[in-house]
Parts: sequence; C-alpha cells; structure tokens
Amino acid sequence: MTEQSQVTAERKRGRPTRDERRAREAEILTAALGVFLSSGFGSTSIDVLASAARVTKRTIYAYFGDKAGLFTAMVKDLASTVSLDAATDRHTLETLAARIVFRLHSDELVGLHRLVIAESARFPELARVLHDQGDARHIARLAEHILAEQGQARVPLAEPLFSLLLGEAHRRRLLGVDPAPTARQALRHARASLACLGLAPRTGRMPKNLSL
Amino acid sequence: MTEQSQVTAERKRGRPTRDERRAREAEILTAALGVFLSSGFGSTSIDVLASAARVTKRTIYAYFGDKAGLFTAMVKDLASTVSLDAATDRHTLETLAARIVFRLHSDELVGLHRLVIAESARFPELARVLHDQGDARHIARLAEHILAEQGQARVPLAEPLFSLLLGEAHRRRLLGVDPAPTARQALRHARASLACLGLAPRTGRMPKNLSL
DNA sequence: AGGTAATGAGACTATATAGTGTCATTTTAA
DNA sequence: TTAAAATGACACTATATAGTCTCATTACCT
Repeated sequence: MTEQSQVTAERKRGRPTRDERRAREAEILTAALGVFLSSGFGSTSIDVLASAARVTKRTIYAYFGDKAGLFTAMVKDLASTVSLDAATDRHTLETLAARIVFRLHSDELVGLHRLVIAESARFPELARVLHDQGDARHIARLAEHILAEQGQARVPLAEPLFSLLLGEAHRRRLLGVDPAPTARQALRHARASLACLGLAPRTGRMPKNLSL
Repeated sequence: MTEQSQVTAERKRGRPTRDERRAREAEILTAALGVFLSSGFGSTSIDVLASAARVTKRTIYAYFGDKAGLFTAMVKDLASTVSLDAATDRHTLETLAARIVFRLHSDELVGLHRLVIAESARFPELARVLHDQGDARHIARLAEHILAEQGQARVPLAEPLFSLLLGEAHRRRLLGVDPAPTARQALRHARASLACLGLAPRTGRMPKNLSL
C-alpha cells in the first residue's frame, strides 16, 4: 500500500528484449532500495521485493542469487553514489561543507546508514564499503579544500570538521527523531561548524548556535 | 553455543518463592540484553530468549506480554543506566569528557545504539528515550562543567564538544569496523577534542591527532 | 526456421517462529 | 489446610517466508 503506487500494470511474459533486460536490473535495485529503506532487511520478504520491482522471485534469484545478494548489490550501488560529486573545484570549503551536511542528512542516506548499521554484524563488508566510500572520502575532500584555502597546518582539522558537520543533528536523524534539514539550515550549520574550528572565511570566530 | 554458557542447571518447577520471583524479571532482562545485542531484534526468537534466561516462554509472555514488550523493557532498563554517574562534582571537565568517550564507545552502549537505530521505525518511543536519557543528558552535564570552569560564554560549545568526543571513531564503532578504545585512548581523544575547541585546561591549542 | 535462454505465473516444499493450551508441580495467601 | 496463582515442560496451531519446480510464453541466436 505504501510502495509501488504508480505502476500497477503487469509485465508481459516471456524473455525480455535486450533493452528490457538491461534496464531490469536497475529497476530491481531501485525498487529494493525503497522497500529495504522503509522496512529493513530482516522484515522485508522476497515476495514484497518482487512485486515492488514488478518481477517474479525467479528473476530476482536469477540475478542476485539470494536475498543477501540483492541487499549487498543494492547497498553497494547506492554507496557508490554517496560521494561522487562532479567538480571539486567549483566549491569553496564553505559550499562543500554545506553540501555534505545537506546530502548526509537526507532521508535516503540516513536510511542507508541505518540499514548498514543494523546489519553490520551480518554484512561487515558493507559497513566497510560504506565507510570507505562515504565518510573517508568526505574527510579527504574537506582536507583538500582546507589545504588549498588555509594551508597545511589546518589540514588535521578535516576530521573534526566532518564530525561537527554531522554533529548531534545526525545522531537524531539516525534515531529518527528529527526531519531532514532544509538546504538553508544545512548551510547555516556548515557555517557554524567552520566558525567553531576557526576555519570560517572572514566572519567572527564564536558560533552563535550549532543546532539546525 | 555462544550465550548461556555458565548456567546449565534447570530450574525447579512450580511457583517460585517471593525472592525468586523478584530476581527473575531482572534475570530475564539481563539475558535478553545479551541475546538482542548479539542478534538484533528481528533475528532473535523467543525460544532462544527463554532458554538464555532459563525460563519458559510462558513466563516471558506473562511478564512482558510479547516480544516487543520484552524488547522495550530491556532497552528502557539499560537506557536508564547510560548517564547515571554518581558524583558530578568529583570530575573535572577533562575527566568527565574522558569518561563519556570511554563509556559511549563501549561494546554495550554501541550495541544498544545500534539496536535502537535499527528498530527506530518500529519503536520510535525507544529512540526518543535513548536520546533524552543519553546524549541530551551528557550534553547538559558538559555544559554544567564548562560553565563552572570556563564561564557562561563558552557554554554553547557543549554540543559541539560532545560531537567531537564521539567523532568519526563512534561512527566506525556503529558500523562495527573498529574495536572499543582503551581508557588511555579515550582520555587522549577527550584531550584532543577539548583542545580543538579551545577548552583545554592549559596545554597548547592545536590538536596533534584526533583519532583514537 | 528452429533450438535455446529468459521470463511470468503460481504452485509447492521445508522450515522457522510467535503465541497458546494442557497438565503436573510448587509456593503463596487466606 | 486448602484454594489459587505461578511456573516448567512440551505439544500444538497458525502463519510467514526463503527458495525451488513446472509450464507456457516470448525473444535471442545461428
């Protein structure tokens, strides 16, 4: 009732054309993302996944082997998009920080994080992938910008800056007690975090309020 | 094979004495904690919980109603102990910070957090309880100490300080990619975090390394 | 064309698990 | 002393779900 609302049409039978086949895997991953995000791994049945993707169980098993295989493929697919930001050079440290805040507090990425944390015992590899392609890359990019704008001496502040950018707000997001921030709130929080560490472009050093 | 290793003796039948009855609820909660922490909510069966607590399912249902009731009781019980530190006044800001780092990075509390994050959609009330009795109280206590040692102007740094105390290390803990820090590592991290915000007692202002 | 591969539809199996019922046993409470 | 309450042991029900099998259908490939 919550998921597959738009498309109710049934797929035609028989072997799919090349184009259909190519598109189908991505469709399944997209559908799986939605279902897993809203119900978690353990509480999601293959039947629900199949009907959300408008595909039969057979196809899912043919593509991904089993439920764990689908989950793994889905997480890796989404994780690969976490940090891929086109032009690093277009950003100042401030705008980069604001984008990180906005994106990492989004429903999608908070949900992904929640999923991987929940299943970290069963899928330790996914936890590693998410950390390496997520946090580690963000910190590295922050370090690049700090180096360019503030010099070598401040580079060690990249990691604490990242921690402040997430901050208590992100913990509340993981617990589901707060809604996602707006772009405006994200920018304000990024500025406060930079000020907190003396990394602000020109404004005063003491932050007024670090909450979103 | 992993859980109930020490006590294999079966309990005698019949109605328990008053003392046995009083102790039994706590025993069940303790056993449930261990099992839930290692297997999560969804993947833990009542049968396993019952045998870990050396109690039959009937007793569990009599005490807690159902599986969700047991889970809720267990989380609330543990959450109530998160922040209960005896004497606030015995601590300096530094030792308080170090204790927070050490305790919140422990296997027990990281596991609790993981559980509640995983089930935040099903048990939003527990997420609220954990946040209110955990993070919120820690931040308040940090604020008290900052006020006492550094004055009113620095009190707004309590929340960012808390974020730095957890830091990237705590995210790695949630993902299960790092072991718990030693007390020594916790103290070093606390000092670095304080220095980062200019809250250090007397040492230099620039932190050398914020990792554990 | 004709053979093969991939799919939908849906039945089917095997298993796990939440929760209940029954009965004997032991303590409590009056 | 005795009825009632609480418990262990364990069978039992109902349901859910992962994964497989069969068959008809459709597209791909030579």
